[in-house]
Amino acid sequence: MEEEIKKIFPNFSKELIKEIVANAIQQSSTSGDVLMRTGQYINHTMLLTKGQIKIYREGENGGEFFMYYIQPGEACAVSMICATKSQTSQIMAKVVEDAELIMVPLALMDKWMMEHRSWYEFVIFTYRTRFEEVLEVVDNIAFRAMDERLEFYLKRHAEACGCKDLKLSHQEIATELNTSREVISRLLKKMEQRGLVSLHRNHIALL
Amino acid sequence: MEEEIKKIFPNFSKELIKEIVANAIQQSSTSGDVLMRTGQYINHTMLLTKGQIKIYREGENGGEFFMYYIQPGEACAVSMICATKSQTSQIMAKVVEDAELIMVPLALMDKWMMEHRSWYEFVIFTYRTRFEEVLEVVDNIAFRAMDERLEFYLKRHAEACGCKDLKLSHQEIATELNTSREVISRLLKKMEQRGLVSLHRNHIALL
DNA sequence: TTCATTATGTGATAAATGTTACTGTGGATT
DNA sequence: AATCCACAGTAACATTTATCACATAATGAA
Repeated sequence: MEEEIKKIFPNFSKELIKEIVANAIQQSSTSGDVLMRTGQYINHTMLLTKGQIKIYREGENGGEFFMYYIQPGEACAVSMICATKSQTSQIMAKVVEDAELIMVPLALMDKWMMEHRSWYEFVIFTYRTRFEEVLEVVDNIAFRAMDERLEFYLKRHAEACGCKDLKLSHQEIATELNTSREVISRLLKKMEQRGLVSLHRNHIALL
Repeated sequence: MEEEIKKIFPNFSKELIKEIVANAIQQSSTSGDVLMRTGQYINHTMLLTKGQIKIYREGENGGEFFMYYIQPGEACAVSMICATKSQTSQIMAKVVEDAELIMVPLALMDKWMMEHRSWYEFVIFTYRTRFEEVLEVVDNIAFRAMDERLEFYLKRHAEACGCKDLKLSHQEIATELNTSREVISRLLKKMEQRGLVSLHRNHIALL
């Protein structure tokens, strides 16, 4: 475990890694697992070492609005922010690729801030990048129409998987952009006509 | 100055307040001043002691999407987040009521995190509440139609001024919600018919 | 007052998005 | 092969929002 952490979180100090090994819990989750629900109490900060997690904001009528990915080497900013005061989660986290997690009890999360410079910097960095990411989300929905938002959505998913073949159904995309399948079908068709993508069953290839 | 800070930031420790008095710069700004522009470098964290500031996300075509208010006793989360790495601002801050500010050089902002528990808690609290506020903004634009968003907008402005009489033109509201004046005029008319508001020139009264 | 300016109201129309309803297709199961 | 089912395509229509065009009203300046 120690070697793994060192590799995935290269900025963590030796002492911090020792503390993590001694105090944190490792957890495996399989694709589809929901790690955190809106309204649920948070008592751990989650660090991701393997797999992928998607973060959603839930609407009242069952909407699941996609906000951002968490990749190995990253942490869930919301779990950190809430952890400080043992707040309830404002978001929903779903595993989309079998994941390995390090769960840090919230009391330590706070304690380490004072004791480990590398932890402090990691937490602040996480806050900052997530805040900026959410601001970009605001941008998209505030200023852009659905066609542009769809393109942005596809681009982000391509970045996350590091490939140009996305295993997504139209319905999935529609749910995560809070619109309807028909709208997505139409817009994808237009993108295909513009030569940006090729469409297949459960699969969209970026060109 | 010392007494004022103690009153407005009651959780700050004595030592912290001393440090602030010794190191921070006070600044007055009048209504209409833009304190921070998108893309501008940040080298101070801003604490507000008097007045009101509105925070906007700017669109490419001159949109000014309203996100949240900063009240006395609060700080600009973005200025804190960026300050850590001397990043450029992702937002625009405009004074809407003559303001008194305490400007903390970014080097101290970071140093105090380790030295003053009350500063640390204030910063973390600021992060958390702003993050939650922005998530609520996402909610609104992702899940709600313009009529609901307008009601929410008016409610927040009533809370900010602590009264039910809002000095806003339809055009102003339209700009801050990134829509057109006509849409706002029509929706306000409907609200008036439902008995929720009464409309006047440059002035909307909530009922 | 008269004029100019800005704010507001409103109809007509266009465009984007949401909804309903139906068709077809590919793949899995039997 | 026959059946089932999730996924995708698309037409028709409703609704919401955006845009254009103008009318009217309130306010301050000359």
